[in-house]
Amino acid sequence: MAALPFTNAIRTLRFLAGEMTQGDLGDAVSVTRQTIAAIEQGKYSPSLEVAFRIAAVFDKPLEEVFIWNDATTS
Amino acid sequence: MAALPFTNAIRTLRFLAGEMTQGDLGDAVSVTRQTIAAIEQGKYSPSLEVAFRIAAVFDKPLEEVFIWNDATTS
DNA sequence: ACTCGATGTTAAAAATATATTACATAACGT
DNA sequence: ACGTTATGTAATATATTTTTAACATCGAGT
Repeated sequence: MAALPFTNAIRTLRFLAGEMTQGDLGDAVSVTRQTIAAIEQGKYSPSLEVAFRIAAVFDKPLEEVFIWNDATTS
Repeated sequence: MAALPFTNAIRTLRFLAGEMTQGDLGDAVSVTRQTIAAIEQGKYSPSLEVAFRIAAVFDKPLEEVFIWNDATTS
């Protein structure tokens, strides 16, 4: 289990992108809506490739979509 | 198979970090040296968490360690 | 010539991410 | 009240990542 050391802004970005649907994002990224839902809810760490593709859809740098927060990081 | 849509600068960063070893990097990141070797050679897409931890070791933004290059990205 | 450390590589197992299918609910428009 | 759409969620299957263990090579030192 262990909570992930990062959060994400997917929900917000979907909203800002005209209330884009989980399903639509999934299509754009080529994963299922369930995968988007799980990632959005922080249920697991996606592959770097999927993370990059999600960021690309929103035309944002990856680190604006996935926000690292670890104790050891200043 | 299918080549990954990103490259990485791990080898260079290890060199710049005083010729840090794959094994040492693995220890710092809590994965095995084989995993570092495979990621470094672009054999697969690591988990976003491992990617973040690697970047954190070098104190670099993730996107300076893993460089996205997809046709659809401007 | 020998050892040692770093790296390459591979096979098999374990762990984790993702797909598929299915059912549930809540919000919305008609 | 009804149908539709978005979302939550769960079980099982498949794919991918990561570990473990092992063996090979190469370069630097002694």
